[in-house]
Amino acid sequence: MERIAEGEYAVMEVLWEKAPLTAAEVADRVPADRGWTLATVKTMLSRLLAKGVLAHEQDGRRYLYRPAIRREDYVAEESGRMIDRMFAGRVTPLVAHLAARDRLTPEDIEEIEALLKALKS
Amino acid sequence: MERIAEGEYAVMEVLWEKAPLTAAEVADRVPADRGWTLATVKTMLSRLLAKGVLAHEQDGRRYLYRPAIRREDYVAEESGRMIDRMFAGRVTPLVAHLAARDRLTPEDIEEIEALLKALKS
DNA sequence: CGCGACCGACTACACATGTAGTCAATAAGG
DNA sequence: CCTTATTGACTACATGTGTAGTCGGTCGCG
Repeated sequence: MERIAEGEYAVMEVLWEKAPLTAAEVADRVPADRGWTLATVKTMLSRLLAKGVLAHEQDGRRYLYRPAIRREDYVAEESGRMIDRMFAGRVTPLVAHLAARDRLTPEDIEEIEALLKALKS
Repeated sequence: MERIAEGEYAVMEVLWEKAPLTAAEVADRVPADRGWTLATVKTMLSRLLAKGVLAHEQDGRRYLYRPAIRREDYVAEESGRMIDRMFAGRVTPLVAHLAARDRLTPEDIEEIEALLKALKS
């Protein structure tokens, strides 16, 4: 699967949230703090089309864009890549790391324990 | 902290493993499948120096390079960034995702449960 | 039917990154 | 001492990315 750059990812998020959308609609929904003009969003859309991670259908004179890959699949690939790189492909060190870094609240711990218990049954 | 590109990261790994090292020594230790020449490694080293994530000390006519940031800190930042982006900053969905994607073996589950139990006490 | 708003295509440009070559200086070895 | 191997500095260049402008065509409104 093609890599999706950080900025492009913001556009994908919009379309994973709701699709199909026109370019203008996507621009409206991109987080305001990006400060992008419509032109910038259009560039992103073309590039994502070229990468094959977006699809488009003609709607009169415009395009309607929609994701061509599932968010779930992309996230799987990307998070897997990070785990391979930084945690040698092992998940436990990642969890240990998160715990040590206080990214795990007591509630998280409860939730994860429940999740794991469910997994075992 | 400055971002470290994918290729540059490979150089950092070498120096986190052992430091200080000369450029030639780093080149020797970079995973062979990168297929990098010494020149390429030197470019990486300069860029990492410029980014401030490496430090160097003079050793005669050469430099000895060593990390200026801790691997732990970098990994914390990078993994945090990913969790923020893809899992809205929540850890539980990440673990759920890993579970659903079969990245969790039964042994992982055992280990993580033990880890969490230890955390609670 | 004519004009203005809007659309995608194309162009632009700076900076990052992967990948490597050149070169002047110098240390080391004979 | 003189040659040679080595070193960091600098240069090079293609591709990716962030950010945006221009332009020819066309749809809708009056």
